[in-house]
Amino acid sequence: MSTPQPLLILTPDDLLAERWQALSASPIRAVDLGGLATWRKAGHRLAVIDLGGYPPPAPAPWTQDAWRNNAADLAILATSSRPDDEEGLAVLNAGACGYCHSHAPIETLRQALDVVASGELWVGRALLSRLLRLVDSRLPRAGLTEWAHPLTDREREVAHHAALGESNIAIADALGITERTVKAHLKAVFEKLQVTDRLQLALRVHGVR
Amino acid sequence: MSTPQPLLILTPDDLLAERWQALSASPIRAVDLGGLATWRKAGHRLAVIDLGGYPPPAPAPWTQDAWRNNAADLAILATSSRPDDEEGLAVLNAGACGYCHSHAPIETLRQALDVVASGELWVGRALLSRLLRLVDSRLPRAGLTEWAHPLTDREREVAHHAALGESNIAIADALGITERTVKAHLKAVFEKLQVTDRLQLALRVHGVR
DNA sequence: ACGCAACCTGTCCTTGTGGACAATAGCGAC
DNA sequence: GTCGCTATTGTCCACAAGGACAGGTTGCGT
Repeated sequence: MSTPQPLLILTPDDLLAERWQALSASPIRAVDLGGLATWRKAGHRLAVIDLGGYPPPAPAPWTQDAWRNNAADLAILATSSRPDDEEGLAVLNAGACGYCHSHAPIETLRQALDVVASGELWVGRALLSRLLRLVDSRLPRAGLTEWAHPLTDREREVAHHAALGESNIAIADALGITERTVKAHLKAVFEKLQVTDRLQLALRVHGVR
Repeated sequence: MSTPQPLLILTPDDLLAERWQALSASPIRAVDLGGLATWRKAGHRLAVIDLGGYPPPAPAPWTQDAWRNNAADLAILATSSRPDDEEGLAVLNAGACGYCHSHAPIETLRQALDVVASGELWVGRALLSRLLRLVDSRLPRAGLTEWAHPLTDREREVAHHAALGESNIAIADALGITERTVKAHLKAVFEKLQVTDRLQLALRVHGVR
């Protein structure tokens, strides 16, 4: 079975394009990034893009305006004929929803497409395990829980709840204390973490920026 | 269609087990990690494990011998009723092939199972985007913008500013409009994204939970 | 015994936020 | 030309949040 959604196939490589026809019941072919805009305006959102088909001197596709302006609304599966971890990170950070080998088995591609079509991200085993290793070794837990260090146990609990968007009353009920007490703890948390409100706290806790 | 492969369902939660029956044509239920060894010895390799069903005082499942001795040969999809980035990293590093919400839609679970069954890894959008951020901290705002879909251009701008913790006045100044207008846009954003306030918006935008 | 830190609670007050009513103007589609 | 969407701005109001004063009780180390 192939994806029922219309699919934009973007590659200058005719052989690749032919192979990928099988991925969707209604595939459309384009050869340059300009096709992205019209695809989005037509109300579609699924696209598979071959990154490896362009000569090296050309700027990386994901840095071009045509990509940046449309990646937000599209579910893009980027592929490369010579996958590279750095490239993978770059395209994913640029808004792609998946990254895999251009000549991966058609079944694998289909699965990857299903995943990105459903709104999730698809990252190959190699890149993903490298990500895990990087996070596990280079920051063995530093960046993730660094915020909790200066806090007391209770403050940590309150901060965690607040960072998930719960109201003071909700937190109070959850912890079996008064709203006033929650406020007291939060005041201490804001002070210690040098933030002004619960939204900044949430950003800090969840490692944004 | 459900996975043709036999599936080991490992949870003390009866309701969960019943829900998960639909994931495989031949599911087998077990309630503790001891089931992993016999499952592997029987030549099977697919298992879904609920991490959240055990009381907190118990040692984490992935630290127990039954897990460590069998994870290498099995394709394990770990689930939690309260997913947590720390926990996710821990189980993936312990050899699990996937991590997602215990009560995720059955289609999502099925997809995750398909992916791990095929030898790949499955990591949810929230955790994965955070991994990407951690590894490549220099990304300014890229990526993961599925949330922007139903929004107009202006709403997107306002939402983006709000998700970074800016006040309505600050957003108004930044965009050269009135605070009232910012409110109007935000009202539409909240409506379209089905959130109640700017903190929930921030969590959505930054891929938390 | 004393200090101190963690934890808990109380009352005011100011401000930001979000919702409930509005209205006006532009611009593309039918 | 009308319909609908977008962008813009207005006022009024209820409420949560956070700061500014308070206070209180534990328990632990010196």
